[in-house]
Amino acid sequence: MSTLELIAEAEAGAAGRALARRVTLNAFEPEPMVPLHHQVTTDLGMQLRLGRWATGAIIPSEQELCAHYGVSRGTVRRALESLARDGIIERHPGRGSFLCRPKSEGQIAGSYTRFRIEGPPLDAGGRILSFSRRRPSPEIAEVLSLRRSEQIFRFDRIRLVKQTPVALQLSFVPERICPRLTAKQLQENHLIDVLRDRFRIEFTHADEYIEPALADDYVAQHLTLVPNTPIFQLERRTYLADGRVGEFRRAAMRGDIYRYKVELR
Amino acid sequence: MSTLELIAEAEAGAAGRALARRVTLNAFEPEPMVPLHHQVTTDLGMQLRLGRWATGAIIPSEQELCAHYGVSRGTVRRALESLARDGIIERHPGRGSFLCRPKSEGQIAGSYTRFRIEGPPLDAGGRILSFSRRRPSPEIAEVLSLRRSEQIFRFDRIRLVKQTPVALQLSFVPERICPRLTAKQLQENHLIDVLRDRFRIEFTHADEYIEPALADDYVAQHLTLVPNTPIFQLERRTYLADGRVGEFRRAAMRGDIYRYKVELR
DNA sequence: GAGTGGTCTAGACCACGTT
DNA sequence: ACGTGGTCTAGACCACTCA
Repeated sequence: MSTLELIAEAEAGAAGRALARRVTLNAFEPEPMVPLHHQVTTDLGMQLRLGRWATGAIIPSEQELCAHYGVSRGTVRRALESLARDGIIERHPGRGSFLCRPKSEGQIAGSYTRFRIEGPPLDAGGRILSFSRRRPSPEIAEVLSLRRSEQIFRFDRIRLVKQTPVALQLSFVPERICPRLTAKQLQENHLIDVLRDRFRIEFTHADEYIEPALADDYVAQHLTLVPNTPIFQLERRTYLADGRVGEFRRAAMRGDIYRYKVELR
Repeated sequence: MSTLELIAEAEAGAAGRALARRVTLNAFEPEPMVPLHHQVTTDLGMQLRLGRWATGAIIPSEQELCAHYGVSRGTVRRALESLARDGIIERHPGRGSFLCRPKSEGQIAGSYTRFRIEGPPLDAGGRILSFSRRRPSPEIAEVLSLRRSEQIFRFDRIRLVKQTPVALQLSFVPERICPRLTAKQLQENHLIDVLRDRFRIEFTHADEYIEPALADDYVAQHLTLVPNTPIFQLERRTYLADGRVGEFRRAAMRGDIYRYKVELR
C-alpha cells in the first residue's frame, strides 16, 4: 500500500517505440531527526542505482513521488535536483526525468567531475630567487596582451611547505596592474593576496595545463631532488576581470609529494 | 531608496572584536525573461566579488535581501545556496552568511573547476598483451573487496589512436561480475561497454589519481618511446552500484601527446 | 488538453547562536 | 528574547512536450 506501481517507459528515442516497463518502488519509512529531502534523495538514489531500470528509463513524476513519499513538491524537487547534480538523472521540462546513461570511458558524458590536488597546502610567499622589471619577450607579451614597450615583472620563487621546497615557480606579471610591486611583498604573501590588498586587483579565473616532465639540474637543485626525477610541469594563466592575463606562470612541482585526483561521477 | 544600507561587521573571530563597516548594495532592476533567482545570484555574486567587503564580513540576512531585491525568501535562498556551492559565501545557522576568504592559490576565489584531458580520443579496444584468470594478490584482493579465493581477470592492453600506441593499461576485474569474459571482447570494445552489453553490469563512478613518472623499458618499448621519457602514471578505481570496485587499473599514458587542462573558476 | 518540470510566493515551525 | 539559517508545506502560474 505504501508502494507505488507505475508504468515506466524507455525514453522515446530515435526509433520512437516505447518499451513499457512496470516498475515498483519499495516502501519508504521516514526516520525522525534527519531531513526529509535527504532521506528522499538517498532512498530514491539507491533504488535507481540498484534497480534494474533500463538506462534512459523515465522515472516517476514529481507528483507521483510526492504521493509515494508523502511529502510536498518542494521536498521532492530538492531531492531530484540533488540527484541531477550528481548525474544520476537528467531532467527535461515537459517530458520528465530520466535515468542517465552510464558514463563512457575517459570522458564522462555531461556529468559531475571534480578535480583536486592532494598534498600539503603551500605556505604563503616563498624564497625569491630573482626579481626584475623588464620588457617582455615576444612570447610573454602575446600571452599578457601587452605591447612590447610595456614593462613586466618577472620573478622566480621557491614555494615551501614547512621549510621544505616543493615547487619552483616562474611568474610574469604586467607592471600596469601593480606598479610598485616588490620582492619583499612576494616573500611573505600569495601573489593573489598582494594584488588584492595592495593594488585592488582581483583575479577572476585561471586555466592550468599539466604535463609530466623531468627535473633538470636547476630544478632538481632547488627542489632538493636528484636530476631526472619525474615532476609535474604546470603552466597557468590567471585572468583579470577585463579578460586579459594578469599572471602567466610556469612551475615545476614535486611529483612525489603531490598528485592529482579526478572524481568521475 | 532601492539601495540597502546596513551594518556589516567583520566576523567575530578569535579576538572577538567586531569591526563595524557600513556597506551599500547597489540598486537592482529585474529583467524580464530571466529567472529571478538567477538574477539575484549573479547580481549579489558580482557585488560581493567586486565590493570592498572584508573577507569574513557578514552579508545581509535573508530577510534583508528579500526586501532589497523585492522577492520571496525561497528565491533569495536559492541564490544564496548557489553562492555557497560556488564557495563565494559560507552559511552558519544562527549566525548568518559570511564572505569566504579567497581560495589560497590553487583554487581561485570562485568555484567551478572543470578539467579535461586534451589529446586525441582513444580507439575502442586495443592490443591485448596478456589475459589471465587467477587468484588476486593480497593488495588487489583488498582493492577489489574480494576474498583471496575468488578469481579475477588480469589483463594488459595497449590503447591506440589510429594504430599509434599512446597508453598501456593493466586491469584487474573480479570474475564474479563477468564470468566468461574473453580477451577477444576486450580487443574490440571498451571494458565499460562489454560489461554493460554482455553482463548487464554498470559502473557508477570512478576515482583516478595522476602522477608523473618515467617510462621504464617495458613501457617505453610498447609505447615506442625512449626509456626514461616522462609519462603520466594513472591509477583508477571504477565503482559498481554496490560500492565495490569493478575495475582497478594502472596505466601509463604518453605525456607528449596528452595533457590535462584544469579550469579554475 | 493533459501532464511535465521550472519558477515563485507566503507562511509556518525548528534548532541554533548571540545578546 | 531575538534573529539567524534550515526545513517543509500548499498553492499558483508558466513554458514546454506529447498525444
